[in-house]
Amino acid sequence: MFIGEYSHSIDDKGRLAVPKKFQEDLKAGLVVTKGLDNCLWVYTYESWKELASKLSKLPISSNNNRAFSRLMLAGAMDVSLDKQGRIVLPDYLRAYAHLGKKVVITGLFDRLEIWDESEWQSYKKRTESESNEIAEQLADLGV
Amino acid sequence: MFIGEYSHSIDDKGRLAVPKKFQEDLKAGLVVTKGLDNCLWVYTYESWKELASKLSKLPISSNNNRAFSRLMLAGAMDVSLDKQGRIVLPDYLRAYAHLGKKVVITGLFDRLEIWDESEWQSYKKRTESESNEIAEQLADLGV
DNA sequence: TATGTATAATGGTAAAAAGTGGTAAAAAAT
DNA sequence: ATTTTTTACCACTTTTTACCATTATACATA
Repeated sequence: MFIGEYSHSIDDKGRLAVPKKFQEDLKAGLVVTKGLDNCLWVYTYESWKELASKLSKLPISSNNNRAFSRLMLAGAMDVSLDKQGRIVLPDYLRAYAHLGKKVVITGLFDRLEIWDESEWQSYKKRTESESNEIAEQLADLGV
Repeated sequence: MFIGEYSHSIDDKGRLAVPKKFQEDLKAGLVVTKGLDNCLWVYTYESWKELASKLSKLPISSNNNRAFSRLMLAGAMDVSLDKQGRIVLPDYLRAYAHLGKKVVITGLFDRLEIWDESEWQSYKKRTESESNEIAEQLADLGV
């Protein structure tokens, strides 16, 4: 289970250290892809296969389905941890998420997200102010 | 079962001693999350996992679901007691709850809350004076 | 109220994690 | 086949975190 928020930085060679707590679950391989809200999504190789299979079963007739599938599937890249627990992100993914040097890695149960630090801060500010309303919706779900 | 109200302090290294009475139930691991009313909520690792698993199953396609998951999952942090029964709170959680040096830890049956001391005092003053009205409303719930 | 005991707070030190840079091997381009 | 570029590895520095020992405080009991 991935949870929490970690501030790390991308060095001059494009390397990003994965938080130590997450490395164990990712060392069998991981997939990075374009996520929603201008961040990157990171899945274990295993959970990626599940997700991709779901996407591939969506009716191909819908514009939305095709667009979303292309975003997630074509945008994906499989990477692996080096011996120091780091990954290298391809340029097109860094560009997609506007990643500068400082990034935030977040854990969302079965995936990670990689955010440019300033984008994460502003997203967080926006949603925290709405947290009470959001929480009420959750109450309806019985959580 | 967690019960009572304790005043503790966060030292210069960001450490917070957990009340001795609570340590036994928490030594298998605990999760600190952003609570409502500007305090932090603390659950045992096990009980948190159930909640988190529900959240992770919400459709990722909805803006609200993503926002909520990020608040609750990325906003959480799994920590463990050190050999002296203390925890270290990450900066983003201390900032969220405006925690200064003096904090109050309260037990609420299945969770703890961590409050900045002065916020706790003013919250308490406010709600104690309104307690009768609040109780009236609860009556409707069969309490 | 005094005294012993358990719990909290403090601070120095060692270990681990993250960040940095050089170099060799592999891949790609000419 | 040779050069250039990219990638992975290794060694090192800095920063953060965990551990241990000690001191202070609160609490309970006599």
